[in-house]
Amino acid sequence: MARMVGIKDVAQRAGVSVGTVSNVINRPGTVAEATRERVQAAIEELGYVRSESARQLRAGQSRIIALLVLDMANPFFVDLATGAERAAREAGLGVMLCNSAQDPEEEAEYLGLFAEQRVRGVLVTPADPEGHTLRAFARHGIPYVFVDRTAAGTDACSVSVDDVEGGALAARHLLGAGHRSIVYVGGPAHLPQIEDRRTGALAAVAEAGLPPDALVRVDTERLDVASGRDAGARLLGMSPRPSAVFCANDLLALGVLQTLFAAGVSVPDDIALVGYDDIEFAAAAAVPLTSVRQPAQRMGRMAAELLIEETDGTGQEGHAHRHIVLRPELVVRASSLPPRRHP
Amino acid sequence: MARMVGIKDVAQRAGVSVGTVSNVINRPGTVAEATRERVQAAIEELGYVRSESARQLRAGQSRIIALLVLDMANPFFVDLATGAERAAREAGLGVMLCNSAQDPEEEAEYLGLFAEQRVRGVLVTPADPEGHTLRAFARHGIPYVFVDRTAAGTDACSVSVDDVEGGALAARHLLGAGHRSIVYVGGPAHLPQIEDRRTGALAAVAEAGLPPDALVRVDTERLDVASGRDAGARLLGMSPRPSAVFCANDLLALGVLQTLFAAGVSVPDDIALVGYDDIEFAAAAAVPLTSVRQPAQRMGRMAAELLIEETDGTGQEGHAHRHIVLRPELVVRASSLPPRRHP
DNA sequence: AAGACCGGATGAATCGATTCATGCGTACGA
DNA sequence: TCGTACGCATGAATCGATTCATCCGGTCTT
Repeated sequence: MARMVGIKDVAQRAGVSVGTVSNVINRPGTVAEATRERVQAAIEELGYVRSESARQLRAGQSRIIALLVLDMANPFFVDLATGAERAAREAGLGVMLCNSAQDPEEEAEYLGLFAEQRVRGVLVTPADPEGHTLRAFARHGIPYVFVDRTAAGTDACSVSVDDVEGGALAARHLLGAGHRSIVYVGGPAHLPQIEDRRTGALAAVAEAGLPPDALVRVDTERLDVASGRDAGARLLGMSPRPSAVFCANDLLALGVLQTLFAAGVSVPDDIALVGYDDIEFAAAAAVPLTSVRQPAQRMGRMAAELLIEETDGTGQEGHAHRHIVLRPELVVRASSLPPRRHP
Repeated sequence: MARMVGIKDVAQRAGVSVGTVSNVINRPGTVAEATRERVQAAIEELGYVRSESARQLRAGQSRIIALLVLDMANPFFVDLATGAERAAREAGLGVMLCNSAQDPEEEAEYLGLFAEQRVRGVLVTPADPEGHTLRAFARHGIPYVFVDRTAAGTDACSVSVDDVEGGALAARHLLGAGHRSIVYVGGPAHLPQIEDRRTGALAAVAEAGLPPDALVRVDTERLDVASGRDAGARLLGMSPRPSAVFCANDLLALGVLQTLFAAGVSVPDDIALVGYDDIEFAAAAAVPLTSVRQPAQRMGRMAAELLIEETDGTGQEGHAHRHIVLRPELVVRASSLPPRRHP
């Protein structure tokens, strides 16, 4: 690999000083036309690309923001990332996308990496239930924003969706269709998202005048399709067999659906099924899935915008942390059509 | 944000020179026990994190490799990324994951970013059919490896899956089940993956003693579920209605499946359907999808390993470019069970 | 006793881009 | 004509970590 051409090479080639080359790049207005063109030509000819690390070293911070999500295999987070990336792009920032896979250790490792990189800021869906890693990270002075997780009381902004409300929407829908008992499939329980959705469902159950145990809990290890299949098998073993199932997540719901289908149990005729997130595959399932839609892309975008606002440095500490809570929306599809409509 | 603590602060605190601090971090063996502990203590107390940009500036290259994929919303590429990331992690390297969304302009933009970052190397699934952007990128001297795309004749390594073979597997399967004509759904046509799969299917058709026009082509704009739905609608309008459909991609197949289902067309009884990639959602579809499995994770891993081998710098240009071609594998599921088994 | 050697620590030079005080030349107003 | 202002270019200082030639004090060799 030939030695990288630097700003000095360009300067020499164009017969100017390095300062002038820098000006051509960063403040073209301050350079005389002729000089500017000469320098531009030199840049082209040499194929000069400025070194981001040098630039960064001087500036003290980088031009990228980090996004640390719980599960990249979940299209919900991919959507979220897309929104964040767009907003960042508009602000001239890059996004470093990372996957903690719900592992606090991975999370800590990535946060360390971000600190070394002196990233402009971090968007994070925390995996560590205790919040140790983030608290340790905070001392570096790098701002961060919680995504898909409220952070009231924390020294940070947050953008989340009202999971309690979402859980209530799903449960109300099922109860409204005549079901007297609902199974809630989700886990691990230490994730607030999972707990909140359950809380919402519980509230809906109470509203309907039913006892709390009308909401039966089936815990899962993870939030993926495989866990869903596993949960589906457990559902089949229950007696009496449930008539309504609410999954904390569409991946789980798809897994459940698959198991039920394989066992010849009809959805929605035998069991009504509701998921959460409304990922694209929910609609594409052959029994299209009723789901609670979260504005994932918007959430990503807003989180990035909050972070950018916090870090743009124009105002001196004129930043007050905000906690934005978006509203979920129920999308009804075939998987939960009321049993009484059975042909 | 308090001023970042640097190596100098640590040195002062520990009462040693900066060189010694650096040695503690990078070559602990060369530092006396007592000194080392003193320095470590200072590091802890001050919360020192070394600046990657300074390190990088000195080193001339960074410790991250970039991965530029065609579509992050496609689980296939997420799998691929997972494999690459693991391999990189083992080598102490980070991965910067980016999505060109099949847009040559985005691709060019990202490659520019990578050059500025002085990335260690790039794994790329090219979007630009002409290859201009990559050729322009090559002059920076940053090594790159093609993934999911063979690069024979190029000055780079590549890891790919034999798409011709994959196409043939799918088509042979359908022909073997008695179908005399197959619709191939895919696009855009300038993607070699798409063309190769078609070529393979064509070969299988020829093997079966059928004329080339036994393979009917339905072009799509993109490779996502929405395009699949669109293609499904077109399939329904064809007469005679096809009995076998081979999609260039599982996302397309899921879209097709959805449309057929909504129209009351049974899969596989009325139409047999085969996808490609064997993403997790293929198995999870309520009519589990027959698909051609690609070892996505392994491909990502091997590509990263090739890149690391090329860049580890131990051997002086002892590197010969290699082109690895993996074999696809047909996974038969319900969506293509032979029509004669119709109950 | 002189020299060789060694573990250990030092600190100046270096990487490449940015920035800013400074210099030079020209034009304009007083 | 002098002073000032302005446009434009300069180049040295700076960011923080790494590296390497060098030094120091002590031990071993001959």
